[in-house]
Amino acid sequence: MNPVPLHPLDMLVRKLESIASLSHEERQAIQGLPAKIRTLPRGQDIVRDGDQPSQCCLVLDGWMARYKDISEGRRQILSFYIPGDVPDLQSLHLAVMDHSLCAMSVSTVALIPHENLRMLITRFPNLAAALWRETLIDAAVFRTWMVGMGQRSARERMAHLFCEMYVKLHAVGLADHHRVDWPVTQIDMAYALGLSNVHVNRALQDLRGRGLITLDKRTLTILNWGALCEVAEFDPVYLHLEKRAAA
Amino acid sequence: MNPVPLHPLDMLVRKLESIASLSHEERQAIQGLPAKIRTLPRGQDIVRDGDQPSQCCLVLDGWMARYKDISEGRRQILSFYIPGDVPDLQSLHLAVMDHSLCAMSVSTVALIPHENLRMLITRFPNLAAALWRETLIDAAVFRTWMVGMGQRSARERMAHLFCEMYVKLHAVGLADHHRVDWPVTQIDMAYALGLSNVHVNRALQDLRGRGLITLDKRTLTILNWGALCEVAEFDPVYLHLEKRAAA
DNA sequence: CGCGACCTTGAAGAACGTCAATGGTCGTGG
DNA sequence: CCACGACCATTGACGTTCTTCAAGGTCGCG
Repeated sequence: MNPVPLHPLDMLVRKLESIASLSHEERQAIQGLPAKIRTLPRGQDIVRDGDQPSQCCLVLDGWMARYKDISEGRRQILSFYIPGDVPDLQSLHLAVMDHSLCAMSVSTVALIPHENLRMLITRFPNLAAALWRETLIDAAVFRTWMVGMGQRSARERMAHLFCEMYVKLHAVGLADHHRVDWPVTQIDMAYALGLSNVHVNRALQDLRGRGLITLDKRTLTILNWGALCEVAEFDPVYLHLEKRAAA
Repeated sequence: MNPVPLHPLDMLVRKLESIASLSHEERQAIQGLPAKIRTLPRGQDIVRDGDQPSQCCLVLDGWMARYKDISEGRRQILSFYIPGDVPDLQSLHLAVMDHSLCAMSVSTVALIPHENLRMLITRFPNLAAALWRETLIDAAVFRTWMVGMGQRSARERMAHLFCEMYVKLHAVGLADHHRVDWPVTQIDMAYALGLSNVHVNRALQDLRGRGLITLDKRTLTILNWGALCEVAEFDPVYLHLEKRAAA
C-alpha cells in the first residue's frame, strides 16, 4: 500500500520520535543499524512458538499478527502490528518464543540482529527507555483485549478493535477520513476476538445494520465515529499516544 | 502469612537474582533504596485508573491484583501478584495508569520512589535489563490469559490459573507439596476468569468432582498435578522461569 | 471456466449468565 | 462465650450468547 521509504529504518526513527525526542547522534545510530529486508506472503510465519530468535522484526509495510495455537486448530491472535512496529522486541530479553508471528497481508519487514540492538541500547539509554516503553504499550493493549474478551459482547469487542486499529493507523499517517485498508479476513478476526467466524459475521452485520461502519473489499469505513466509540466504550488512554487522541 | 524478611528489599534482590546475576555493588544499591512500608486491608486500592504515580509498589506479603472496571459493575482482573513482584513497574515509563491495583488479601508492600529507581537503572544497565525482563514476563502472562479467555472453557481456564499460581508461588518458596494458601474468593476468580461467580462455582465443583483439587478454607490442594496440567494444557514456558519447571 | 478462499445464512445445541433463595463461615462487639 | 451481621459459597430454574454443522453464494484469479 505504501512505498517503502527511502531508508527503511526511518520508519523506526519516526516511531521512536513519536515517543521520545532523539538526538542527532541517536537518530544516526538507528539509521546505521544493519537491516535485511524481506517480503512475506500473506499467512507466512516469520518467527514460531519455541524459536530462539537472534534478530528483531521491524514492520515496514502490511499488517502482522502475533498468535498462539493450542490443540485442535484453536488459535488466538494476540495483537496486530502495523508499519513502524517491532512485534518481537521482547525476544531481546526472553530467549524462547511462547507464541508465533505471521504476516496478515503481504508484508515487508526489516530484520535487525539482536547484537546490534543490544549495542544500540547500551550506548543510548534514552533509546533503551523508548523501546522499553514500546513493550509496555504492547502490554497495555494486551490488557485491553483481555478486558474485552472477559467482559464485552461480540459486537462491543469488534467495535473496539475497529476503533483501536483506526487510531493506531491514523497516528502513523496510514488512515484518514475514517477509511482504512482492512486486510484481515473474518476468520482471522474470529481468532483475534475469541469468537467463531460465523458469529463474527453476525456481529459485523449488526454494526453495519446500525449504520456504524461498512466493510467491503478490504476497506473499512467508519460512518459514525462517535457512535462506534460509544458501542465499544473506547477510551484511547491505554494506547499511551503523546498528544492528540483520535479523529 | 510470611513474616516480612529482615530487610524488605531483600525480596527484590532475591527476585532479580532469580533472573540475572547481580554484582555486590548492584545488590547493595538495591538494598539502599528508600522504601516506605505499608499494610493494606483486603480490597484496598493502592493505585487507581487515571492516577499518575510517582512510586512503585513491591509486594512483601499477601496477594495483589491489577484490574480494570468498565461500566455497570463489570470488572476484569488482569493478573495476580505475589511477594517479590512489582506490579506497577510500568508506571516508570507510562505516566498515567490505565487500570487499578488492589490488595486481594491483607498485604504488605514497600513503596519505592520512581526517582530512586530511575537513578538505579541509569547507574546499572544490568538491573534495567532485569526489570525490563520482568515487565516482559508480565506481558507473557497477559497473553496466556488472553488465550484462555478466547479459546478455553471455564474448567480449563480455572485449572490453568491454579497451575500458574502454584508454579509461581512454588518458585519463590511460598508453596509446596501441592498445597497453597488461596486467598482469592470465587467472586474475584470470576472477575479474573471472565465468568460469573455462579459459573465459577460450577467449574470448581467439576474439578473437585474429578478428584483434581480441593479448595476449602482458603487452602488449595492439588490432588493430581499431572491431570490438572492436562486439563489446563498447562505449559510453563510462558513464565520464563530460569531452571526447573514445576513440582 | 473452474477452483479455492472467503462470506453469508439457517437451525439446533452447548456453554455460560441472571435471578433468586438458602446455608455456611468468620470476625466483631456485647 | 454468644449473637449478630456481612460476606461468601452453593444450588435450581430459566434465558441469552455464542458455537457447530451445513448449505449455498460471491469473488478473484489462473
